[in-house]
Amino acid sequence: MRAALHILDEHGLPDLTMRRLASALGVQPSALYWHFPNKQSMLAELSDRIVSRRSPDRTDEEWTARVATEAAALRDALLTYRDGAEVVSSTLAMGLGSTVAHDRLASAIAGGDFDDSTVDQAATAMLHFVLGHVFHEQQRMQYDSLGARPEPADGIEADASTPTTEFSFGIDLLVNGLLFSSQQAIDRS
Amino acid sequence: MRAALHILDEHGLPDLTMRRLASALGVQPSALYWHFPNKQSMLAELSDRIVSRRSPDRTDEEWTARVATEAAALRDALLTYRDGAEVVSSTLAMGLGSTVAHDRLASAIAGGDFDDSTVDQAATAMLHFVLGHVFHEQQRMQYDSLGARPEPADGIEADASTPTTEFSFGIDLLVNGLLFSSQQAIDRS
DNA sequence: ACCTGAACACCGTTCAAGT
DNA sequence: ACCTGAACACCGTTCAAGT
Repeated sequence: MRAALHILDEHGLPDLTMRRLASALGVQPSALYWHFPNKQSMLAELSDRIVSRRSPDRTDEEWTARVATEAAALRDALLTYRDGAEVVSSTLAMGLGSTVAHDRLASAIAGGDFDDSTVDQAATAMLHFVLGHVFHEQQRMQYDSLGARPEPADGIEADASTPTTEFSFGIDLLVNGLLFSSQQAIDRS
Repeated sequence: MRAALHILDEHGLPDLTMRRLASALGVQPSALYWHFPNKQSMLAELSDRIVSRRSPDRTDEEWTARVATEAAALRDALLTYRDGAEVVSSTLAMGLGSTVAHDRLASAIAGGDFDDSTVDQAATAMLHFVLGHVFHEQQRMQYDSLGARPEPADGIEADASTPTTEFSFGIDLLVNGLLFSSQQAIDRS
């Protein structure tokens, strides 16, 4: 796992092959298949390690702030390793890997007193957004790092929106969506 | 493109190799490289075809309904071909492919009279959700089709939430988030 | 303009056999 | 329990050469 994370971070997911991992460990490729049934399950274990980095669990009084904190911690964890979002995203899509990312978001959202189905579906929607956002963000990072990056033209700072503010915008949108629903429920009562 | 779409739908993305596509066309693999610089650009063209299926553009009076319609049309387009969401998602992440999906969502959202930056970021967030959702949905489809699907136990219909209702829930959340913002703006004035 | 033939430098995975 | 050696059945891509 340590060797795999090193290859991932240093050379990216396309270079993280079973053969390359084996040679980094000074071992034949076939040796890995005593420890893992296949490459997917090796990536699933890697995915769990990336996602499990504990967040600084400040128990905020406001559930909305806790959701924002949890989402930001997840983003940070994904950003820790190159192609982290892609590894986690494809692992979860395959139905592999732990559900800890979803569960942490769900537990924060549950602070808003919604029914179980709402909590679950909101957490899923938020997880999709986070993975999609960071995947996109990391792709741009290595595109920029090797391509011609279009410098912000002229004297004007062209763009006030950074990846971080864009991320917060999306999370706020989802949280506000939940607030809107509960407020409407109150209005009707 | 026709042959590629056929392989994609019949055998899935992992089987859509340049060599296999070539042999389906009765041609050597190297022949494809006269038409495309590499596999990525071939997939990008495929992605554009999948996404460009025109939606029944009913010009709904309510912008919220138009957003829902546009999002559902995008989901339908992605569901038309096996692994459609994965093809489009990876293409867009690479910075390839057209921006038509984003643009259609943005144009629907713009009906709510938000500033350009809000429209753009909301469309991006929504696109991430749609791609993440359908990717997940399609992965479950082929997992179910070849694995042991856990039948809804007992006499009770265990689950009221279908992929379609889950999808609508997420879109509604994002739309309500936008409504919440504009309503707060009114409250302050 | 469009394609072939042959090669290069790789993959993931299996499995008998070794220690 | 853990690994080697050798093989199987593939990949994407390049490039001189053909028509």
